[in-house]
Amino acid sequence: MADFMKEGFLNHISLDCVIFGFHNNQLKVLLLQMKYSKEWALPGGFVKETESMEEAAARTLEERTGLREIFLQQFHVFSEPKRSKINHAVKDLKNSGAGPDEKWFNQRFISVGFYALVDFEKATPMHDFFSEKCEWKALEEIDRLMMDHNQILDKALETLRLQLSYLPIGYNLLPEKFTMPELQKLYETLLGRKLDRRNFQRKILSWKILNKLEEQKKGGAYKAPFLYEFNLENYNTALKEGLSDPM
Amino acid sequence: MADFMKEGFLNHISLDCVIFGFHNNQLKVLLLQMKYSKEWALPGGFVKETESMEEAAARTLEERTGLREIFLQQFHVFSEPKRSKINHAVKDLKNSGAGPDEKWFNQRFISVGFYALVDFEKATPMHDFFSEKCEWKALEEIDRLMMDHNQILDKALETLRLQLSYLPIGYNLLPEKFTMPELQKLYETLLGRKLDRRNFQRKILSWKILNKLEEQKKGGAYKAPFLYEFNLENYNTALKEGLSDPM
DNA sequence: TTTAACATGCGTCAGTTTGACACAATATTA
DNA sequence: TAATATTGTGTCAAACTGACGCATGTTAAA
Repeated sequence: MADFMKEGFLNHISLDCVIFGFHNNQLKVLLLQMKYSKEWALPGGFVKETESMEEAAARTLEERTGLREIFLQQFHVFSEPKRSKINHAVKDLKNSGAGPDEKWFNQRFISVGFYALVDFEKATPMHDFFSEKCEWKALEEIDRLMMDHNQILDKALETLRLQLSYLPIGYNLLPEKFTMPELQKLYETLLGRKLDRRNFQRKILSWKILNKLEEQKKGGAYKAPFLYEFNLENYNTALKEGLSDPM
Repeated sequence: MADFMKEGFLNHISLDCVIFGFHNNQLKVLLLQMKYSKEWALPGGFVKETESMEEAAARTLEERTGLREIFLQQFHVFSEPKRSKINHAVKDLKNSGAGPDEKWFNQRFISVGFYALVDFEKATPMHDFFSEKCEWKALEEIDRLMMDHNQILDKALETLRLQLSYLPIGYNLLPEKFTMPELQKLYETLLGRKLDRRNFQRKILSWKILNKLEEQKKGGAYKAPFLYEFNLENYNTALKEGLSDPM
């Protein structure tokens, strides 16, 4: 019998979702607090035999937020053997009494990272069986996460920033109607630096993914900014074909 | 006992490597021909419990080519449930007598795709236990591959093309010393379109990843082009930090 | 040996994009 | 009503891009 078929050779697959939301000009991430270890963790899950990873991730996202049809993308596989050694999630699983199968817990876990961009207002955080809380956390207030989830979060952000240059971003993150300053704040938050207001507007508009609406946003202070909505047709085209050609 | 812990819930992980080489102005891929089904397939493998996926991929690459320390990157997870249903690899495994464990073969396989760029001249193709041939195939002559390996190859190319715009490419693909036309042919092949000779040179040189050497390449026809080598220091910096800023 | 053919090295130029900034318009607050 | 803060729109020079010209070096044909 070949090595890789032995019982001890089993590698279990899980997935972790980095669910981004945007609120009060802050980028937030949906986190769970584990029942027993009290550690904070990214929402995760397992794949059913009849599902693709993408379907499993979408299911996980829906179970934690109630949201469907969201931009959700795999970005990296995390497979360091050590990542599941000091596995507090395993402790939580054990303590939960969900399954006392010692053998199963001793397996090694390889996790596929997904990230999603959702509308903060529309999401309804719901914790799962292993956790007792589900909350939005601003990036700055996130400290130590369970296992290698800090790394996973970092990699998600890094990927998102890269994609920012060739994919349209914002459709699921912002409300239906939004202002140019709001969109700019989103980009600034994601990139981690200030952008020139006028150059930003010129660039975004050149992508033709926005529809300009009537003047509104009268509630705010000072001059009322115009409202925009995404032009879904062009937006989706840009998602498929990218915003600019390489080289 | 939770669903995902049941025996039937096992998802097995494998990896597939898309190993690119460049020869005679053609992009080539290293393929294996299976012993029993005679189908052509990407080199693949399994992960040991003590390895990361990256280490397993590097091991697979070395076993098929003899090469180490090569640019090797994961690019996508392939997890459609159907992908392992009509699994000729499984037939091959069965027929090989490697392990008649029916249960194991009935598992579902999720595969992590890696791609590598290697020097055609330095690689020594070696087939594995399940295959009888290991050969370089030009992209054009690749027809039907095993399972979803056509998809995997397509996705690898797509990823490579995207990376072309923000990562330096060529170090492991070309010999130590090469000419500007050779580098351009590589880019043209990867992008699938012609580039202007003079503009290409201007762009590449602006990246500062090349060292210009003495005039040589006297063997060829017509005017002798200059030889270049990669400036490894700048090359590696560019690999980490990218060639241009997003937005 | 001469000449035509061909690929390379190096340069030009106009159109476009980018980054930095000015100024008027509009809404709130004092 | 004036001061203040924020948005809408425009300008301009520098940098970048795409398209192309011409001289040079090497081979192959005349």
